[in-house]
Amino acid sequence: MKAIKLVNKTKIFLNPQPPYNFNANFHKPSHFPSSDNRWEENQYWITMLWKGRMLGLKFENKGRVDKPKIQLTVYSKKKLGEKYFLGILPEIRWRFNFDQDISSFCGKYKNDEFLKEAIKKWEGMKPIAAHSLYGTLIIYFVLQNAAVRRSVQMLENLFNKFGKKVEFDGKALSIFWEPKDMAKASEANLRELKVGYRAKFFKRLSEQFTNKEIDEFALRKKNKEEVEKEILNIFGVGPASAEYLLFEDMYFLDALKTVPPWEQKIMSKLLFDQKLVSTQKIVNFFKKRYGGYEKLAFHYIWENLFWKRKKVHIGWLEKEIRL
DNA sequence: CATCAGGGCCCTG
DNA sequence: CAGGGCCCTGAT
Repeated sequence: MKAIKLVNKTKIFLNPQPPYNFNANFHKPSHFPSSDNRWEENQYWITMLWKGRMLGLKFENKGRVDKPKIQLTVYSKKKLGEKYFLGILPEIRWRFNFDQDISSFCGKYKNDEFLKEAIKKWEGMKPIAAHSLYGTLIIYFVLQNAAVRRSVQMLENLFNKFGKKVEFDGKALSIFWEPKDMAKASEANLRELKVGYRAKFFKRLSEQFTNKEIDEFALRKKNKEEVEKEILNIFGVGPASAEYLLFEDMYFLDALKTVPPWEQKIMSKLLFDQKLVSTQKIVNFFKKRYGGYEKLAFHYIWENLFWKRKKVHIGWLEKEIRL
């Protein structure tokens, strides 16, 4: 596939709400890699489809956790009008969670036995959506019932068939497709991409977005219970995907009701030094100790572990990660 | 070689 | 509310 060159640049400085941890927010080491984005220390690139135009975003860290400053460069094929450019900024602030204030969490738990190390290293880490709701749901679907390698393969197959490649700042990255492009495809076409039973999910999801049955922006204004109810109505979204979505993409810091099996094993070891503790006990631990921030606390412990894994070999952990 | 359980979800009874 | 079926893959 030939890459489309995005040569026009528009730059701006942005100031997220402190504390904001650039590297811990633009890179989540527990997530599987996707060819639509790339992280390097203090730099991040991602593609974005916005109002019919393909964009390349580059973020550069020019500040500190307590005084965050980010230089954003938006790459496009043609020069961007001022109105269009100003219009994407609120969306970018949302997708990278610039405005949520978690200072009280970091302050309150900086000496907590289970969190102090993570807060010391990653203060200002927050949930980050990074993608549109549509893109996020596609990613959650490939995550279901699959080990990492297969999830990666499914997503790349989808990018190759429905997406495009764009090139900017020396990087060639995939870019998501419009829902209508996928809605047109047949279920058999989708199945060729080795996505299995998910083919039906992709098709129905794309149709729902094309028909504007799902309104991401209206959803963001609703409370947790309303959001949960609505997303559970989406074909292909069940309790597991819904819970990830509530935290990672809708930023409800207390969205913790269940723990998937592999996370259960890892948390059992980390918190209780036992082989397997009931999910209920794990959930209760977080609720009691970090009420209101139970999922954020989980996130700090979780990502801290995966940051460590990048540097040192953790034998017991490797066994629990299905690559 | 076969069987099975996954980083679930839908549908049926 | 329990349980079968579903795509694929790697483990046994």
